[in-house]
Amino acid sequence: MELATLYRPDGVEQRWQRTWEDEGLYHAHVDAPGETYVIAVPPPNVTGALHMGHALNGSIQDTLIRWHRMRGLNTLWQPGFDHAGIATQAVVERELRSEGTSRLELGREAFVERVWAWLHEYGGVIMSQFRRLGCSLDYERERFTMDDGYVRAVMRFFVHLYERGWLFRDNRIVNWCSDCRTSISELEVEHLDVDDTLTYARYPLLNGEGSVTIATVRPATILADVAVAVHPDDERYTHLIGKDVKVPVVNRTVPIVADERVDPAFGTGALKITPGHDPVDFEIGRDHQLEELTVIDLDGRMTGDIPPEYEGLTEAEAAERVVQWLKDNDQLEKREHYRHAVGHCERSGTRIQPLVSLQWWCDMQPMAAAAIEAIESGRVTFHPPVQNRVALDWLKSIRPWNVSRQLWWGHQLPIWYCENGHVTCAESEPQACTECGSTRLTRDEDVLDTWFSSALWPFATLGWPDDTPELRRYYPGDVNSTAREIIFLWEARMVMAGLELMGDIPFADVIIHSTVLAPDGRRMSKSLGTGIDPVELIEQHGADATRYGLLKMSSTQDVRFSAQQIEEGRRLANKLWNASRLLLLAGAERPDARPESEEERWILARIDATRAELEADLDAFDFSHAAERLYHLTFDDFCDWYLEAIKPRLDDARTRATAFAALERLLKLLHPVLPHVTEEIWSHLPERESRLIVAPWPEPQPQETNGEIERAQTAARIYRRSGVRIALEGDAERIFTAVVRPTENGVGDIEAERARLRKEVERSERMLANEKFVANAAPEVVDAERAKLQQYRAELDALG
RNA sequence: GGGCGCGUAGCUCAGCGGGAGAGCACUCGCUUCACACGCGAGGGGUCGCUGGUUCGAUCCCAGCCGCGCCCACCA
Repeated sequence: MELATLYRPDGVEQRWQRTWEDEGLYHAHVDAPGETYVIAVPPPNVTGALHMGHALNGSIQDTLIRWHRMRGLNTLWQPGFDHAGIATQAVVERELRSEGTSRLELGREAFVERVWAWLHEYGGVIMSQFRRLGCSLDYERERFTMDDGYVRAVMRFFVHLYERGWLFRDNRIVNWCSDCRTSISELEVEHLDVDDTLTYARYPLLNGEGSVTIATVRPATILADVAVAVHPDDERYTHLIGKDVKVPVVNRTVPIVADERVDPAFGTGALKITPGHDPVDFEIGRDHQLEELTVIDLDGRMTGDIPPEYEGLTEAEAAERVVQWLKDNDQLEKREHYRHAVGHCERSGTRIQPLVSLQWWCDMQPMAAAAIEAIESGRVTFHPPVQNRVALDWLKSIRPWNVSRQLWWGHQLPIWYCENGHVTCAESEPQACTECGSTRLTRDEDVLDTWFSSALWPFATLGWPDDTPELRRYYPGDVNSTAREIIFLWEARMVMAGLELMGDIPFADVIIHSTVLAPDGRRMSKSLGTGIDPVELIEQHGADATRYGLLKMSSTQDVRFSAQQIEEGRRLANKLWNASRLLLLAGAERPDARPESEEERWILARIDATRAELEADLDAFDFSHAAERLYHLTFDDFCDWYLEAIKPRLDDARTRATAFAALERLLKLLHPVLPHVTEEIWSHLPERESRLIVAPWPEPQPQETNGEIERAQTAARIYRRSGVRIALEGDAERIFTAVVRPTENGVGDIEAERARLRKEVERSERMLANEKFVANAAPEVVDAERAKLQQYRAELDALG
């Protein structure tokens, strides 16, 4: 038998990945019997490549999927892509720019065609990277949020919401990104601290009795001021409420109004009101019926009803000019440094321009109420549990969602306008306006927020809105696993959409996994140069080692990447490989779990105990402890103790038969985490009935009830710690001897062990002599302490 | 500004009310016929600081010091 002493995953892994897929073992059969187990993969951006988050999440999901598949469940892991509106459009636009053209030059239709062409050539590489990680996704079922069926689902959802009366069109303040040239939702805005200058400007009272000073960080917006607001209880200003002031530069006469949203403690306590360019001002403006003037256009240039010398300036240039004007006219009180948080587009990093714009919005409150109920009742549970509250807090303060985007790549709104200003909403192009019958209809130019379609992922991928066998069989699913930043963008919205359209939750459990940070604790990012490519890890150490390492690192909080954990996985795979070599080189034997010797009973019991613990870990989504458990089972129990014990008797066929039975079970337990090396070893075992990937998960074994194994284990622990043997008899003694192989001269330092035990006895006696302890501590704690004391005394006696 | 979380061995992290743990790194010894990606032995920690609750605190509470994240309309 040619088995190299060093396990080399490269080549082996790819071979099994092809085999599993070619043999259809990843495929979920909708007609097959059994309970179902379903996970829909978070659809990666179609233009994206595998990063550490994907790799961790892929490892988590595949571990669960493989485990349940082995348990015999009808298991579906649904793959697919997200069209990622803004990101994808940006990639193609960049390419057009480098060719000296633009999407505007191409026109909408040609541009969209161009995106498709780009995707066919370069898109979707990440799915082959998932394959390389060993992810057993049902690749035949790959879906895309832009394929025909999915588009129908999106249209149906939109029309449904429209008919519910939850969609409306309105001029409101939006977060405008002048780089992406679209509005974005508040979830796509990140607040960054920025060094700014606070400008204090005097607005003269119309009656000539002095002035009011306001403070602003955006002097250019003075040109769009329509009022000055003060707090109604602010005694410095109450006498001025209702009076008029003159706005600098534009010389507009505007009123002083009272509003409780003004903070008297900030600046001068007087706030200039610019409804066209500030969210708070917008609300105040609406309540006071103020005009909404716009002086900055979609490109960030000055526009509108402004002095001609400002036309076309950038905001910064205009600000400079305004400040100069204030200085020249003695209305500049002071300027001071000011650091504060400012919204930026998380995609482009551009400072957000708040501006009033006509957009489609969705009132989320009705759907949020249903989602809140689902989470509060425990029908949907987040892990770790602290995330339940995070999700609930957001849902309970939910605001209307700006769903329209000023892009071309995406799902165009199913909204048509007639020349009379009527709106028709329909899944496909209507013949005529539903209100006036006009046939001169124009479709809304905008597309939907990418996350609008993502919300449908758990059921649109199964064929909704059609009534398909898949939809009936695989909805609702079981688990969804994702990163923290996706909780609001995606998880909450899937729950809302599932309840609204399917009448049921999309999954019962949501795993929020760690963010893997760079080794120095910073975020992994391309621009910082802190990113680590998981594909390189796979090439270097193997997919198994990478999966193991990532799971071992994972936690309920953020973790720093450490290569040590990956190397630990590699060592585990190598150890397992060599342990298997030992048995295979001794002679393959048909596995037979009829233990004759004590060490055989012992290892089978150990494996079964680990099986139970491992199941508990996986049920609790505790992948780190699951990995650790597998490591110790393999290294300590199977290799160091069991194999060393039976090594001298490997020429005996019965010994080997039981060893292969133990190895078989060990491989099964390891397979969900280390699928490749286990399947490779499995293929060398005699008389395989199936691939390991679909082999049945080990059944619980009958419990050893007489405690011999446990007693032997305790003795072994003491022996290994101190080199001291405690007295045993019968089977316990035989198991101990077989497993530990105590050496004749390895008696250890008996005096030291005695001293240690005496100290323990003293400590224990002191505790039990303490009346308050015996009176106040829980009875079982006191009993346990008494048992310990007895144990220590027995051990001490055993030493003579 | 509000909320959440974290500071445990040199490193990455478990443990979270009754004897300080793992892996790596380090030291020493092993070219033992599965594996030197190995085997055996060992050193190393006032569990961030200060108080409090408790018979007992790494674990609970408060404050402080450091670090991180999320939310947020003080211009």
